[in-house]
Amino acid sequence: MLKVILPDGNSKEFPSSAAVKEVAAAIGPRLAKAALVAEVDGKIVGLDYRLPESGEVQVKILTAKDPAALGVMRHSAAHVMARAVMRLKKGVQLAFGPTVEGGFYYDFEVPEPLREEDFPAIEAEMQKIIDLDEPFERIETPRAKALEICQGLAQKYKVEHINTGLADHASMSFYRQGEFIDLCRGPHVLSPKAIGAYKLLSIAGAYWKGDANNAQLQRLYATAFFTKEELDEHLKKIEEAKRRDHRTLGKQLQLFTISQDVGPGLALWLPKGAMIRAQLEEFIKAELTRRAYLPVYTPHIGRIQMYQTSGHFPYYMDSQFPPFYLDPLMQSVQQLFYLLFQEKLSAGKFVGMFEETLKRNDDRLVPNSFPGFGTAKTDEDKLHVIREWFNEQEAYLLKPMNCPHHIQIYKSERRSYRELPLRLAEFGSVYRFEKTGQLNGLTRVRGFTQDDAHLFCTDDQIPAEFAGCIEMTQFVLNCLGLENYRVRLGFRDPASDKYVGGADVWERAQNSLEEVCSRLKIDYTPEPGEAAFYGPKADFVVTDCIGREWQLGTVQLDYNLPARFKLEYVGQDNHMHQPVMIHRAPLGSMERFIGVLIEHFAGAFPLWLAPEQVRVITVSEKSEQYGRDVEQKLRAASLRVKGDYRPEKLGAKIRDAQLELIPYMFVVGPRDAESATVSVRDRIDGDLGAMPLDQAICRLSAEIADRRVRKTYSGTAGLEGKATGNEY
RNA sequence: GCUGCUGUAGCUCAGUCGGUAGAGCACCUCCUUGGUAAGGAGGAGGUCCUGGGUUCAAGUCCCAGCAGCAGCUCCA
Repeated sequence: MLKVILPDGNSKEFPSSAAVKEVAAAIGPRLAKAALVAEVDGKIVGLDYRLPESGEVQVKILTAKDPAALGVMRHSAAHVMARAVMRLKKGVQLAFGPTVEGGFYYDFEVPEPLREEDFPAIEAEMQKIIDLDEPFERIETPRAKALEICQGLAQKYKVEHINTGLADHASMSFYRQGEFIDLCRGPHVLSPKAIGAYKLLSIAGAYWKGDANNAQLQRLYATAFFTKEELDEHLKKIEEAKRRDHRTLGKQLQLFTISQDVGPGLALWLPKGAMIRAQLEEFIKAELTRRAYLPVYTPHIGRIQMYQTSGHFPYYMDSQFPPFYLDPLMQSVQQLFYLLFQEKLSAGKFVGMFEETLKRNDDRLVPNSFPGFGTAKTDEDKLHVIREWFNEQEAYLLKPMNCPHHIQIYKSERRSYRELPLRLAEFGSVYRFEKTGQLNGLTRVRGFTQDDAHLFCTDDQIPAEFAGCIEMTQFVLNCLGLENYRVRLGFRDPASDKYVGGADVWERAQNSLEEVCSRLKIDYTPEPGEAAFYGPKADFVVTDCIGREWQLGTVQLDYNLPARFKLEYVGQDNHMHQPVMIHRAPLGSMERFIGVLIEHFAGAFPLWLAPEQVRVITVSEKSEQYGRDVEQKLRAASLRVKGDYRPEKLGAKIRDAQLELIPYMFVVGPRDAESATVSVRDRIDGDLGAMPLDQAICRLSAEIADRRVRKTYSGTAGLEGKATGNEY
């Protein structure tokens, strides 16, 4: 006999090895009907799962109301989709087909690539399979048998997975449905009828096991829900995200543009977008002053040797704009080094080609005798000599980071402990050669400006300074209505060799970070392997108002660059000490941050950020003069204002302003001219009625001074339709 | 960088079987002078992404490149 404990604390007796569905049936016929999967001692299992022979076991029957059941059903839907594809296409190799947030996918290798035109046929085939109502049947097999089955099915990825990923599994399971059988841990729903509504979403490439060196597969994304209504709601959410797309809104609202003539990934700020950015920068600058940061300015390029020292150049060789050498000859030599770096040249071949290159350009050279070789005999020795010589050549790099420049400012004089912490701040523009496939609107660009600062402090000051940076980031995010965030603590992966600096130093840095975060009661998750190469970091991951996560601000602790650049200060003891550096950027980059803000606000910026704050709208041309007077007074009160004096009807002008997401409209007609009033129309609340102009100005000024973030207007910028309500 | 898709007016898009380029919005001019989400008429606007090829003829078919989109991989 077996004792089953139910979630309400009651228990029931069952015969040995009873199936979970018998438990559901015993509780009640309605539950038995609604049951999809179960949780047995905290583990999600299918309804055909056999309970133990005896003892006590916790069982919870899950229905469509439980999120875990949705995941299981989606995974079953993935099997149905794979089965449908195999029925329609020949020679399909199955890879993995897991559930993901919002749906599921299945990776295939198909001789003839799948296209979106195939979606209707696949969906129709899925429906046929669902209508067949064949159960998902679990088959447990020992490893040898499993291998045999997959080999029999000629499923090479499954075979590989059994031999590698499942190498330590003595037995494994398959799920069979009709003619379709797939290696799968499960569980599944019993009947495909549970798949109420589904839709194929997109098709994309994906590497086998996520490794770019492996074969590229086709990934079919889809989603499924228990009901059609839930699916429709989900599709509406996807539409909503599309509507907020900062690339679309940026174009419609004339915030930024990217010109092919300037180059991919190089954003141009249009006047309206530049205004938003300027306001944000003013805001940050005021905070910097309040927090005793010192503004500095540094150039956009720097000597390559500096980035050799910092480690950025060698470490990020592939994602930088190539360095420029003053001597054109060096471009060729640099190419050789690049090939060497990629291990496409041996040392000997490199030395030979190097001499050839020099000979062609320098008649002082006699064949095979680079004057610098001196006593160097072996290729390795010669390579070393060439490398040293090459590294001394004058070359510049577009700066990929601001820190080396700020370090030079630190080093411009002898520092005393009395000067620390020294906080150097700059809106620093940096350039990184992101690969074409990574570029995306403002959120991934090749040139961007960080709201950067570097804090140089003593060991003792770390906790306070680090906490100060965290606090400032929180303050800034909260001011912008981005109150929903978590912190990701990026730690070093002890198994990897990509990091610089010793284990003890890392240990110390990571501990300080974690201590401060727990002291500030921050919601953080440590993530090994996510550190920068020079130190651990705290990244702010912000959730926007429709639930998407964005990585924005960052605070990073760094013991390594101070060592590499031999930074020092005179301590109280009159001895030299090494400072610690903190890199931090509360917004991250202006480009990315504003891109995210556009999506968060759906283009409807709070008054203090709005590029145009007020539009003066005349009822007819008769009131143009009064309208111009009002416009002047608003401008005198430092409001950003534009007058609309077109010979259009009032409704049309309001509609235009509304679609441009202007926060306030001041409607003026003969009545207003007579009484020195304006009729205020709010973007969100509509007509507020007439009020004296001075009063209207006060109202707006107060909203600006508070940097008030009001509920986002859910209107559609440039799209048809009237606003239906407010959000979040 | 890889896989797939896309590229036509300022914007959003249509363009059939290969036969001299189309709509709506925006823009300009005129009429209308009005009180809270589209008044009317007319006009102007094109390197059909670029370069090759096939063809009597290419926006349309083929090849290459560039750019964008989705995803993968990467992200100091």
